[in-house]
Amino acid sequence: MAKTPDLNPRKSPRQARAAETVRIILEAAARILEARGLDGFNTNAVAERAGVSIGSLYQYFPGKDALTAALIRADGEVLLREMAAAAILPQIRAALSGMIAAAVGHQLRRPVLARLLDIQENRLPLGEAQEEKAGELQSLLAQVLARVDPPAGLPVETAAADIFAIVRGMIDHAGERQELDAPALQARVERAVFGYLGLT
Amino acid sequence: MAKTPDLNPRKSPRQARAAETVRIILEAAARILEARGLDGFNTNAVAERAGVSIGSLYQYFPGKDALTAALIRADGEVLLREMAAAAILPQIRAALSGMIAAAVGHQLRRPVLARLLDIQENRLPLGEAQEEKAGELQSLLAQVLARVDPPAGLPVETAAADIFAIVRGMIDHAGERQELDAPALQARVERAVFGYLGLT
Amino acid sequence: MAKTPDLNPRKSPRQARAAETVRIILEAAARILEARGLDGFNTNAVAERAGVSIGSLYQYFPGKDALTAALIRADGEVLLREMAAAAILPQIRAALSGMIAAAVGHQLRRPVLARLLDIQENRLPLGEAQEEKAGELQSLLAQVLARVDPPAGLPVETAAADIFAIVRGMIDHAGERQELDAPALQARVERAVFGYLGLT
Amino acid sequence: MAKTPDLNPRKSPRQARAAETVRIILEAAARILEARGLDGFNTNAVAERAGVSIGSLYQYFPGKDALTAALIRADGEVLLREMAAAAILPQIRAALSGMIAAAVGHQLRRPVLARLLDIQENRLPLGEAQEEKAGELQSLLAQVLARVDPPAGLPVETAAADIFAIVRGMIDHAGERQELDAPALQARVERAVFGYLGLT
DNA sequence: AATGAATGAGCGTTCATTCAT
DNA sequence: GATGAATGAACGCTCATTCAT
Repeated sequence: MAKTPDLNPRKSPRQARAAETVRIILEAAARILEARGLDGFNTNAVAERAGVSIGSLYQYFPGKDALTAALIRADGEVLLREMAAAAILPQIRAALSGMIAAAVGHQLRRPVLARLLDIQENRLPLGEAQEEKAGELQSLLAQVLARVDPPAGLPVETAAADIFAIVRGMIDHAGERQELDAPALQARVERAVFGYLGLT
Repeated sequence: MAKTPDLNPRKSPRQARAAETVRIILEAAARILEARGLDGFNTNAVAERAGVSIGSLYQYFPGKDALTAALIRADGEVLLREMAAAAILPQIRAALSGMIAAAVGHQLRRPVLARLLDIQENRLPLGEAQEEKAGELQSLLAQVLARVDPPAGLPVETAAADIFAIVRGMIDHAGERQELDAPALQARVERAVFGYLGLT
Repeated sequence: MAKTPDLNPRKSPRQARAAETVRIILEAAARILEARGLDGFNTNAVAERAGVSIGSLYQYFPGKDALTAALIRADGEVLLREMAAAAILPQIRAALSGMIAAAVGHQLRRPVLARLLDIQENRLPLGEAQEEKAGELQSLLAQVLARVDPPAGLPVETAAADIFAIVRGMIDHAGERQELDAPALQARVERAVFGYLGLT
Repeated sequence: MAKTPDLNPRKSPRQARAAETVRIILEAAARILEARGLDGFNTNAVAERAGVSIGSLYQYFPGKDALTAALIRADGEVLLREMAAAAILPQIRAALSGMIAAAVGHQLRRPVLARLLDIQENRLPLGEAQEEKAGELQSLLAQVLARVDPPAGLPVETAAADIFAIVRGMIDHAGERQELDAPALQARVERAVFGYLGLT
């Protein structure tokens, strides 16, 4: 039985200086992940890159995985906000397009990072808060799908899960190939999603 | 700059016994990956699981990554063979369905392993042989797509790449959720692929 | 050669509030030692337990060992006072019994703490003040022993040292076994001491 | 809840060279403990002193505490053997004297080490094997005590425990004071034990 | 060829201590 | 004085890899 690591931040910074340190550490962690991959992602490298002592890193994060978890959480929040903004559009196609655009834009902003965080998301026990966030995303999409006519002929949850899988698959693949043309990618993802849903 | 590791098997075993040893080591590596994930995947564990000394392992493989590379290559060959068999079917839909079935079946046989190897495939410089194999796969699919009427309106290479991404995304996601119902998954993947291609 | 640490309190607090803070810190240190043992005894934990910043702790104590030393000194003073009170009893047996009772009572009050401080006492260079206190204890006992008739046939200093060793050995052992019955322990220690002295 | 460390040796050396390495490591551990105390006792120091890489140390011992545990076990076996040899003497006083001599001799051979191991023995969860060994020691002594006439008026187990405590207390105290005169110490310990038992 | 003992660079983490605010 | 953010030396430990037997 692998002991589950503590993934929650260690203490909330009370002073402004401390909050700034936390931000610097997280940004350094992201950059290390992007530049050196999972293999080169270690706490000493992050601290050095952040221009901070290793001790400071451990003041705010109880371990290496907590760093990754914090990145994932922050990333998820951004995406969730952008998706939610799109989901409220009245027209169904516009809502779906907007959500896809959010996902595509999010991915193309930092493709390597996004892909690595996706991988880690499966490995880490991120706890209720993150599950809830994932649930909200699914639920946002499910609400939009419920309005589709004709209905997909599948449970909306299943459809939502599949669409996520499709979008993530295409997006990650684009990231791997260093594809940077957002509009073209967007068009093809829409084609796949609308095709899946039978929306001609 | 990290020096690129040697990923080729150390020697082609001439004797039957040696070939058998290689097979045993690879199977042990696969099982360790499945059971303990990337974190628990280390050469000592593989050797022990294979019932072979660590020294022997290094006689056949020049390093840890070479083990992973060998797994990826073997895996790819199986998939390529199965895809090729489906690709020659005369009917386009049957050919596509067959290829999807090959991919789905391949994934569901060892879902965890397949997913981990996918991840590693991006990290390792697998060399020409593997690139060629990937190329063959793409080309197999492209040939089938070229026969689609009406044509997709996209370069067949792009379409082929997208379809791979869609299938892999859905399949990996299913693996993550431990979905085991192959026919249901198959149906949904077909829906996505045919939808993407505009085949109603 | 390890540099000898400063074990003296940093400043004699002039204000009442400061003296109170010192007391709180020491009590926190004692509780941490009892609850978490030597391994869990660290300055940050003590400060937190005391409800004081780590910086404040270092205002009153120059280092970790100084904390331990202060505990040892305070403990020793209490014991010395109680022993001295017993030593002046006119009857020899009553005096010895009283001193044993003081030691037993002292130990059973906080058995874990007492044992850990004993161990630390050997490790730390506590300086003249503490040596003098130990000397006073020995001398108290020696004075009583000098009145024993028939004499033990041993130098009173040796006898005093042995009796301390016997009492501490039995008492620590009782602490280890979580023996809490003071009267029974007292009786057995008396038996050992009187037996050693040939007092039937 | 502190996780209980693994205290058992990691693998039994199959080759003669390995067995020798284990012995060298243990002797180095003992010397480091003696020379630098608990504070200076760390795995890197032990490995260096043993002239062995840190990796080799961890091939045979799963952690720092396992080293200490091995020392305690080996030490205990020696003592048990010597005590058992004395316990079979027909005359009671001779048996007791012999057992005391074994304890005194054992302690004076490596006084500092013996004392530190005593301390650690209380801290480590040494498992059944060691408990059994301690039980055998107690039982050896209890058997001898059962033959004492007049009986001590105490349960033999209690008497045995007390005698252990007395002997250990006196012996450790002698060690702390660097007392090296075995016969004199022996005589005083006998005086205490026989006095406790009422054997004039 | 096979074994497994040995190596050591490298990483995660702790905690006593300092010092700017 | 008091605070708590920051520091970094020091450890515990792993695991890919080598090499004597």
